[in-house]
Amino acid sequence: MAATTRPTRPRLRERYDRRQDAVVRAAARVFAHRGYDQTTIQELAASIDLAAGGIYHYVGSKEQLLELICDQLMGPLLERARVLLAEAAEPDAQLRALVRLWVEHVTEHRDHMLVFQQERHVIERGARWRRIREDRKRFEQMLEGLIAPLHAAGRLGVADERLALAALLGMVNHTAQWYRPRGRLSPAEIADGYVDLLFGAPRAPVDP
Amino acid sequence: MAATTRPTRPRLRERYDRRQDAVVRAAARVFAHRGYDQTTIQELAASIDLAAGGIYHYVGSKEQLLELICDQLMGPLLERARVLLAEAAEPDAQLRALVRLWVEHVTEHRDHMLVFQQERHVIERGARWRRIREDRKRFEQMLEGLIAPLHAAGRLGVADERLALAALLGMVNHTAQWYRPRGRLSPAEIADGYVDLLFGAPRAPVDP
DNA sequence: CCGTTCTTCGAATGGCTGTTCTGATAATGT
DNA sequence: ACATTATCAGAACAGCCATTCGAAGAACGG
Repeated sequence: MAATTRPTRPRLRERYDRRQDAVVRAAARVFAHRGYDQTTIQELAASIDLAAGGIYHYVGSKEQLLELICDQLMGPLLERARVLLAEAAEPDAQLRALVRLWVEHVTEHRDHMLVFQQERHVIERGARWRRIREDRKRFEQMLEGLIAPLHAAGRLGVADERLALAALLGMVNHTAQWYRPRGRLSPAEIADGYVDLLFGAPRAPVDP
Repeated sequence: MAATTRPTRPRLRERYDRRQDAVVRAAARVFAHRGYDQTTIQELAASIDLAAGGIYHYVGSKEQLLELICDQLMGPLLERARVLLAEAAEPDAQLRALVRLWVEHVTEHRDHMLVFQQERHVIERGARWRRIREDRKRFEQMLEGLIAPLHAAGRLGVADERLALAALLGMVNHTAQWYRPRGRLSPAEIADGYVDLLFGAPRAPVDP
């Protein structure tokens, strides 16, 4: 139960926070590649030029590390999404904007996403992870809120509203597993592609 | 390197095979819930009324258990898919049938799927898993082979062919994470929903 | 420059868990 | 019923790894 005491002096606290962020980010990278359980604290520490014990100055436990990774992932996403939804706009435009934001976030936090998905069985159970589950829930509700009116207006390419949501979640989350930074498609193009699918955008006519 | 010697006597071999299958299936169930690394062989053994050591009569190692889970998942899927593709039919009908088959398989092997996804980082690297990676590759190529002509005919709801494939993979694989046996939608309905999205099926007109 | 607060190392520890091994019991086929 | 093969429990082992701790060195504030 190491308290990982934070510095009080302003100069040092700043450094400490930056360092902690780096530790968490490094953890995300290593966990994504080697897996959470199979990564030893020693490996992790080595990857950031620390001795094993040094990690515990910034983090209370390995499990808390996982928690911080989830926070680094969900916190900014929810924040950005809230800002976007606060602006007034048509649901279809907002949905497109939100999916763009989302895909950009996923591609910028691939490691975090991969860890988040791999450790689903941990996050899904236990009181400790309630907050993170709620974050995810809130985000899904934002999507739901945009999809509902579109469904009511018959604008979706699929009959079932909830299936549309599930499909969207699947497409975007899966992006973390194939996206590569210098790939053919930009995150925005990918996002637009997903939204096009959702809208059942009628493609070019079939007959010559 | 326990050889997990199989019985030679026919009566016993049959029982052995059935038992091994049960062990693997039980492993899939427990791994899906508790996670591969966090599940001890003892827990697993207990869940099937065996002592820890007894497992090793049927399986050489914990890692091989993972391998067998992947085989139980991919083997039948590829087999069924091959049969389906052998029949002559239009690409759109075949794609629809293949996605149905696939979604049914995913929903019937939810645990296997969840383990497969959770342990992605293991399966992705190392010579030992090459065969399994190839199986997955082959399946994706089947999908690709059906999507290509549809894309050429302008039948897809999205401009990019590869994005369509990625989207489909994401949707279907994600199904394992929310599907519940007595849910509102049947696997076939879910599959049709996905295909509708892919085809950008024009929904009911917007205006009243 | 001093006292104080941070940071980091390196070693020790304590528990856990995959795997092996042995012997006993049960099933088989003849 | 007998010889042989299968099945399995239970204990023991061996290695690993998260975490703790104390001391040494570095950075700060005045």
